[in-house]
Amino acid sequence: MLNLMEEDRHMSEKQKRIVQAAIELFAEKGFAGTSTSEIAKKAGVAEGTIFRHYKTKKDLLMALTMPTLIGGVIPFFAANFSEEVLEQDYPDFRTLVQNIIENRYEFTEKNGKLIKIYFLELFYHDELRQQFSEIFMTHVKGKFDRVINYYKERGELADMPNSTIMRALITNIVGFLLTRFVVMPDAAWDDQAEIEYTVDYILHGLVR
Amino acid sequence: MLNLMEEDRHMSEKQKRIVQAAIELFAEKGFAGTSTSEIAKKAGVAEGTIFRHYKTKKDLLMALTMPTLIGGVIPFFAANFSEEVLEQDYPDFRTLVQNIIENRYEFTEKNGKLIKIYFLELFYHDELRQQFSEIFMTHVKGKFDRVINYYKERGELADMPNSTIMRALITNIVGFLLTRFVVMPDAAWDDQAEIEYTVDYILHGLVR
Amino acid sequence: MLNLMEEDRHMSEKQKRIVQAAIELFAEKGFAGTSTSEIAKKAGVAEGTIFRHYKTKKDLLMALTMPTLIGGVIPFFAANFSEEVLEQDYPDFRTLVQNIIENRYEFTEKNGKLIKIYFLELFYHDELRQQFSEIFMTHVKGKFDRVINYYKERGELADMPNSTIMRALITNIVGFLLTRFVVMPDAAWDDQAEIEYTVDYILHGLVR
Amino acid sequence: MLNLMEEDRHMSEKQKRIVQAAIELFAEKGFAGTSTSEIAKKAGVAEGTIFRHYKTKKDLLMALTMPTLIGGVIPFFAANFSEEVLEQDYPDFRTLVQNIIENRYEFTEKNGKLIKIYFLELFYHDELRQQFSEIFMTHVKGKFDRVINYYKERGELADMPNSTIMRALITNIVGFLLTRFVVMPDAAWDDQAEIEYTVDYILHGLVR
DNA sequence: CATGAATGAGACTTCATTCAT
DNA sequence: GATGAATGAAGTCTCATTCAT
Repeated sequence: MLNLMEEDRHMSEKQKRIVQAAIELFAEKGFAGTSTSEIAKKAGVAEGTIFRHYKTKKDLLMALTMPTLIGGVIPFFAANFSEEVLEQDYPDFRTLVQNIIENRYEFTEKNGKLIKIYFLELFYHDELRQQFSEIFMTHVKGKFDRVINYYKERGELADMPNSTIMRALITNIVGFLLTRFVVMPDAAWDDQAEIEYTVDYILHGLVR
Repeated sequence: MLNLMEEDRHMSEKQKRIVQAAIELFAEKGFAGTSTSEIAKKAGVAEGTIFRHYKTKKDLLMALTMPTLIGGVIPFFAANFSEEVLEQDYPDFRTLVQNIIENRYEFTEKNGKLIKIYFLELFYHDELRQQFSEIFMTHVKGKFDRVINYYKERGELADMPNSTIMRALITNIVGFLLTRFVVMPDAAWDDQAEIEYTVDYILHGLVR
Repeated sequence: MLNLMEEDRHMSEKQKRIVQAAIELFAEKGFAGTSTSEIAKKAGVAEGTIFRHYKTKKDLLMALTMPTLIGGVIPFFAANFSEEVLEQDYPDFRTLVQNIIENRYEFTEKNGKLIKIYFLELFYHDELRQQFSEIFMTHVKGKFDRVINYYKERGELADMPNSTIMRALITNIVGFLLTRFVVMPDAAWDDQAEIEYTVDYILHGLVR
Repeated sequence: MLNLMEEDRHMSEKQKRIVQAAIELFAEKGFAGTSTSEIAKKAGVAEGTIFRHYKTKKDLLMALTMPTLIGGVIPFFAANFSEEVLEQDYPDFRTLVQNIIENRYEFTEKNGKLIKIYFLELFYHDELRQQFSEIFMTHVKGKFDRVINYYKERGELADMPNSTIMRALITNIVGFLLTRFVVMPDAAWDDQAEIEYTVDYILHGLVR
């Protein structure tokens, strides 16, 4: 689940270097702001080599970001949100939220640059957005709903629309991870405490 | 405060059209993904005309985004966070949060595209980030701290580090506005209710 | 004779500033390497103003260089090479050469930049070259020949073709002045001595 | 020594055509007056191809002119001005001068355009001038001085400052070659005779 | 007379992509 | 598979010149 690049094994040494260089440059300067020649230079390969592996520059972007989506968004929900798992592993909502955050924390730590790339390109490419939307709707939304309903029925959740709750959850988790790994990656973070606080105010808000 | 372009008056008709075209295109395709010839065509001017007003394409970006920062971030805090205003206008923390959201809601509604541009380019340009950081530190951070301390002393806020509270507030407000105006601007929103819910869970969390 | 700009009097203040700026910039960066906007800025006038006085950039060049040719090359020969003047004022060839050098020295000192411009543009513009050639052939060559023949008949000159003698004279005079005012204008020159030496070796060569 | 382009061998066919086209156009219209698209068209390559070989237009200029300096100025002096060579090969000053002229004559004949380009751009680019100055001072000046002193001690040379003698020599040689190959390349020259005359008046002046 | 905004052609340069080696 | 020279379209920007004010 954590390794986005299952094809790593099928990749030649050079191809791996291309992918790595592309990730670093796209994350730093954006897709449109990065030239294939830069990628080639950083990867230490000839310009032509890139196009031997990826027909176009955009193909390269897709080859990077698709697994980020597929491997980052779906698996977690797929694996964890069956009713049995909920009852067994997540006795209450807090445990669930905590688990999501910690799990996504690791994922983001490992794939920060890819996530940054994916997140930002989402704003520019309709196709990415549609793709994302589709995956979200078919693979995530339903499960999410079921989970929220599950805890609602148990009386744990406030009486808000599911969509609002979902947005709140996603906003706060993404917001935390983005701040942690993209906006201020170099600050001195006490991660364990910060996660604790974050879970806290997601559950109980800022007011006492 | 809401009008980012105070210089509008000093702008020629063509210059205004250039600015408008640039805002639309940068918002849609990103700075790096937009060409000056596209801007010129959309604005209905000769390409050279752009460079008569802005020495470089980047200058144009800066001319757009600077006021977004200056006019969008500072004024609110400057105007609203003096001690007298707090006591007089914000009897409790909820009123304050509600006011911030509503106020920034209007601002975002009016300047959505500019904010999108600014927000996204922040990830790519060190200079923008530094600029932002500086403004934030000198004009916002201190006031924010004072406000948080003010309500902490009154026993309204949870016992978390100021920085965490600040991050939570900003994350949720930005997250809400981004979702509302950038990510899903076309969805059917019941804005009044959604604001209410957002304030609610910022204050009291998702759990009951 | 020395004042190339007889029209100075008919020139408006701004026009004079344009001319002066053009001279300085053309001399420094060449005609093709100088833009009209640079000239306008240096002259402190609007770009359009230049074209009010000179239909094209090239017209401006011509307006500068023509008088340099007309006022620099012809007058000297015209005024000094009549037979009577020769007998009366130039008892021997040395006096003549010395006088030419000293006279052109002053002229070059006053009009160094214009001469540099003219000299260099000669290499690029056929028209200038033709013009020069024509003037030289009609106004100078004949007189020069007469002078050389005059001193040849008096047995003062070596038995070389007139063209060779002419070339030698021009080469050395131009070479001296170019070195003095264009190539090394900032060196510490003992001008009087250097002129003396130059005349010396033009007449008697380097060998003893 | 005569072949400025030792790298010719390392050059692709297209690169050679670029260089050749550039030389011809720069010589005809000057560096600033020549566009890269002209060069490309004349060379029969795509414009982009030029920039694959030379990062900037100026780089192209430098790539042409540097070897002209290095290969044109230094080698002659380096090879010919050791004391032994002087005694052995140049029994008197005339032989030396004659040899220099003839040698540089061949060089100029072969590289006339490059020399024209280099000579003229010297007037516009500080860097070229500095470069030239440095090379001249470190590689040429000293040797020249030694040679002049050598013949002075043998009583062959007039009692003038070395710098004056040097200037006289250079002026006359350059003046001759420039007239011959740049100013009037199409005139009917009796080269052998003209060289003879030139050596003559350099040594003995124009007067008898 | 003077201005300076506006122009569009064309400058230099970069780009993604192709293809012969 | 890998290379890198070559391409031409497209990019950013500058230019000489015009013209309404």
